[in-house]
Amino acid sequence: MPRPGRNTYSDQKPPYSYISLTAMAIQSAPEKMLPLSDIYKFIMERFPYYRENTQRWQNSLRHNLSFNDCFIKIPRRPDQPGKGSFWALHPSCGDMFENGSFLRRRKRFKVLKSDPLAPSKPADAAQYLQHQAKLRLSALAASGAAAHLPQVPAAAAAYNLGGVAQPSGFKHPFAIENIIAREYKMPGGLAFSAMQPVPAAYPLPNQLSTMGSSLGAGWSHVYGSAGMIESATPIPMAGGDYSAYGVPLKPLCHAAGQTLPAIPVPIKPTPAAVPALPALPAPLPALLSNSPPSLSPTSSQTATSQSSPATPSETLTSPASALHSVAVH
DNA sequence: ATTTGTTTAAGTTCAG
DNA sequence: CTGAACTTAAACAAAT
Repeated sequence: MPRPGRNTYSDQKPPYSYISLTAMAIQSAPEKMLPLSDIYKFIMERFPYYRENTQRWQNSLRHNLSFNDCFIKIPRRPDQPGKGSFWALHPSCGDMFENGSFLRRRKRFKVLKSDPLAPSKPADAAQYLQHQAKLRLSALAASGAAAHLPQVPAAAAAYNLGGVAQPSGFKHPFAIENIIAREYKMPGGLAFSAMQPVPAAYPLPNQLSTMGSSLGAGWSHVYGSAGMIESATPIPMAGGDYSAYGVPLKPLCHAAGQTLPAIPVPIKPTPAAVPALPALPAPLPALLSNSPPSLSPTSSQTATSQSSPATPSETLTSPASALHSVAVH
């Protein structure tokens, strides 16, 4: 057990597409965005399968990031070291896996680029996300676990999505919590099994629930503190297995990853109640309805602590700029 | 030189 | 069966 050796753990391919894997990674981050290398890390830490053939799947993953509109690229600030941009989920990509399968979406999410004024510029997206992150942090602080909050640029959400603004408490359907939770609840007896063509050898998350709490023996394709056990497991990858990356393995997603609820909670109150383009009027009410368990109080915001000198210039305007997005067919 | 990002193209798998 | 979603490969530009 201590030494996984090689290929000790199931090397079966996890029942997730690259899109869902990437979405999970992104959602696990406090800021809801990650650089490419951290997406890699997230996946490798949790899915042993992806600790091999890295060249292959990472190329595929990169292709997916570029190719799919559900991923948006957010530029780094000049004062931020590091390579590449951050990747985030398009705010209105909705639940792309409503059908229950994380292998295949019903439809591909596509953004209709209509007018050249389209606010789909990365900068706007960045502001949008930062704004959201700020809200979440603020909410957290207000809830008591106050510490020091990074001064997120006060830029208001410029990423106007025609009413698709999400309350800070909102969790994307891709949040690993949600993914797990969904499998957990599943209406009626219709459980996870109903959707998985996966070989029986695949212990699935919902089975894990019945197993009590002991991971390790359960989810064979997942490795490490995937998030459902909040035991202080700093991810047992001490060995320099991943040194190929030369990345110091700073607990970046660590913070969000291990703070997931021990018991998955239903996130979405009502399924089918979250269309991609709801056009809800004022989504600000229930902020802490289900306060995200992420952002563990103990772990400071180590992640991208870029706190740039608040640029006071912003206006909540950005009116007619409606970003059309739709599931293309 | 390596990493990151974009794009094309062909092959595979699944849902309708 | 067909089309769409997905995977994989590969060439290449850009950034670090």
